[in-house]
Amino acid sequence: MSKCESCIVREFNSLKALTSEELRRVSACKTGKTFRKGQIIFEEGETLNGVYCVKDGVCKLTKLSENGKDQVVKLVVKGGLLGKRSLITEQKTNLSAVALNDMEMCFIPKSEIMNDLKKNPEFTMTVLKRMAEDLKDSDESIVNMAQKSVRRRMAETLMYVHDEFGTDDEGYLTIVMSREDYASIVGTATESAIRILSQLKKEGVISTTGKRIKIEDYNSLKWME
Amino acid sequence: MSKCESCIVREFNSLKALTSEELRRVSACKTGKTFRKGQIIFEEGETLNGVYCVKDGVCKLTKLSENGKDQVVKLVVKGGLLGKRSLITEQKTNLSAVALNDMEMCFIPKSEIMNDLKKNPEFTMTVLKRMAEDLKDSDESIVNMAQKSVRRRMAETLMYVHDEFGTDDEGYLTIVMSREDYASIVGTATESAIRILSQLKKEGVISTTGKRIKIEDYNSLKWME
DNA sequence: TAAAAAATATGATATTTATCATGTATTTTT
DNA sequence: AAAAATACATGATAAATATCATATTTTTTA
Repeated sequence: MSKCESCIVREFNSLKALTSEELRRVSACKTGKTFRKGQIIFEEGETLNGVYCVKDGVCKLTKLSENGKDQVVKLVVKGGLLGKRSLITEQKTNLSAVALNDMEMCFIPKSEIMNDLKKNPEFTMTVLKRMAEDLKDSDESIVNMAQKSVRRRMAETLMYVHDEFGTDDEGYLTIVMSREDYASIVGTATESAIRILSQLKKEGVISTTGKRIKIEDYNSLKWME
Repeated sequence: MSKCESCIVREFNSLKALTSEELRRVSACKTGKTFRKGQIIFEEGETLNGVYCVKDGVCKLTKLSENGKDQVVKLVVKGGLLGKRSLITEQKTNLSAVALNDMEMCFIPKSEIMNDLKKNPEFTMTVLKRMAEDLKDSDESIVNMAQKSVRRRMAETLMYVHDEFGTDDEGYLTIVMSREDYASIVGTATESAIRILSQLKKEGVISTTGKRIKIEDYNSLKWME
């Protein structure tokens, strides 16, 4: 397994604020884990005893609603850190994490990272900044959910997936998700999500091949009401 | 103006992690500010050069949606700290703050508090923990907005206001808000909010005197679908 | 590769919520 | 206290979205 010191992934997250000495220690105690598409990384209510650093692949963070439906709260790709919040509050995790495709991750035990958190103010500050950003994003999501139409939310989701995670060489969105996943990001019934994507296809805004989606007219999405 | 060292309000927020030496310094540079009901404390997009500590009164944190409507993201009472996020990220604030009744606050300049944030790890950790809690609350809000009916959200809002901010000696909710405010917490049209509250009144779940609301049957709210 | 399972598609309909209109009550101002 | 402004209330209707039913397509499994 590669060493943290020479791993570029850490540049994308808070671990970049660790000293090379600290990195060596983290590297020594981390364990590599792989997850297959659809596999559960952890579930709401579990006690996490460390954080996951995503080296490759994508996962969704979901929360179960009282109506029995999952709501996707966030998508996490390479560089993302999972389990920060429960590490800090020392509470059980409030979200579930499920792999959307095959994933490679590193697991860093709580004890090690907590030590760094207590002794390296720069690291703490970086984590704090990231958390503040997450909070801003969440606040934005609340407004979107409360004030925008399902169609508009779907448009924004497509743009988000496009901007954040990019496209393959054929122009299809890199992240491939089921319509059910889209529904649970947008916060709507699966049928409604399917219907809207079908409409967008008819309108020529997107095209699809199986589950794969290609954005044909980004501007239409942008101005969609 | 009273001194921070002898102010009990700080026990409710992250400032409790400051040393008495730090508290003295904060106390020396803070300024008292009062706001009248309806007054704007700060607006989305403003640059804040410090944080507000709420000594008395209540305010709402709102975000303007593209459709022109405000969405209430959070209510803040005695002990709350406003402006943490933009202090940490050094960005303009993403929310507006408006007083719901007359308020008394202390304003602590950025320079002072940033100093503490950098030098007192316990303080940083406390801020981090609070931010993690806020994030958890926000994630919960996203799910609520996405998956629950307007009626259910109204019920939860009433219970939240009851549990978090209490009732007066007659049993009315301490925080008095307009129906428009309720609508913008629940994320619905003002008429819909009014309609639902009227229904709840007819059903005997709540009673009202002017804008004041009294919860008559908490259990009905709890089990409301 | 055939069969089974899962995911997607779409019509019909019901339900929820928003919007518009208009009237009444309450609060604020003069 | 009267006038004006604001907030609340409610009916009628339109629009958005969910639900149920049932094909069809795609993917997975045997």
